[in-house]
Amino acid sequence: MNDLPQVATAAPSDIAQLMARAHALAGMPLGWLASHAGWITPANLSRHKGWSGQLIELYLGASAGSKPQQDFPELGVELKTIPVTPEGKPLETTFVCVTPLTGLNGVRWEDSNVRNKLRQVLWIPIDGRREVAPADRVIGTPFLWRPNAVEDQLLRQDWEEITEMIILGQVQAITARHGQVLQLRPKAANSKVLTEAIGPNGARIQTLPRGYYLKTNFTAALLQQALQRSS
DNA sequence: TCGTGATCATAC
DNA sequence: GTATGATCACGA
Repeated sequence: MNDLPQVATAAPSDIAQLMARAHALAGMPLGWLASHAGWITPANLSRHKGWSGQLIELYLGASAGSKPQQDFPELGVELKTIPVTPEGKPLETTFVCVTPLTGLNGVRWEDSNVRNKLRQVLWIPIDGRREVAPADRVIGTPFLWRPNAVEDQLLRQDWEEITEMIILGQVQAITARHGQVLQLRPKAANSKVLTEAIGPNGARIQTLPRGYYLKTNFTAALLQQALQRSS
């Protein structure tokens, strides 16, 4: 029923084509896709953390590179691979975006980077068990997600709470335990990297860059919903 | 065992 | 340093 996957030569023209490409990847091991594309599969991902995501981009026709927008801007779709167990439970949190730590006064949830990134996400589950070699990790069933009212409200609450703390100069007091479904954590090459933020006394300070991540309890619920819809 | 804080590769 | 793509790894 599915054609064999092919490396994309152009961006998908519509969502149906994007989903067809994504469905063609289901059941395929990463090693097959890599060799079919002329890529080498690393023995482990410790020094190749973004490898799986980039391989999927290649097959779906996402414009690779470091552009600060969605993977498929014409379609309004963001691509996310997510490492899972065979039961469909996520093994990692999901990075959303880095947040500015200054200039947030007056920014509303509706205009936030987080909401814009998460308006429409194509999730590609991939077996992420560390005991399985990357070459043998099989791609799962993709699904397109748009936050429903409840999900949007959960995200909004967390974003507003965290943003308020940043504005009030409390960024250094924020830990990954804040938020129900969204968390703020370091996002940098290492712990020495600095960016501008607001300090406790309102003065500008230098601190570690932070990014938003979706907690695994939240993505686990999305994956379970998708499983039920497909069964 | 697991989640938080830290880290890795690469383009510009 | 900031952006993209994420997973690692150790302390609780």
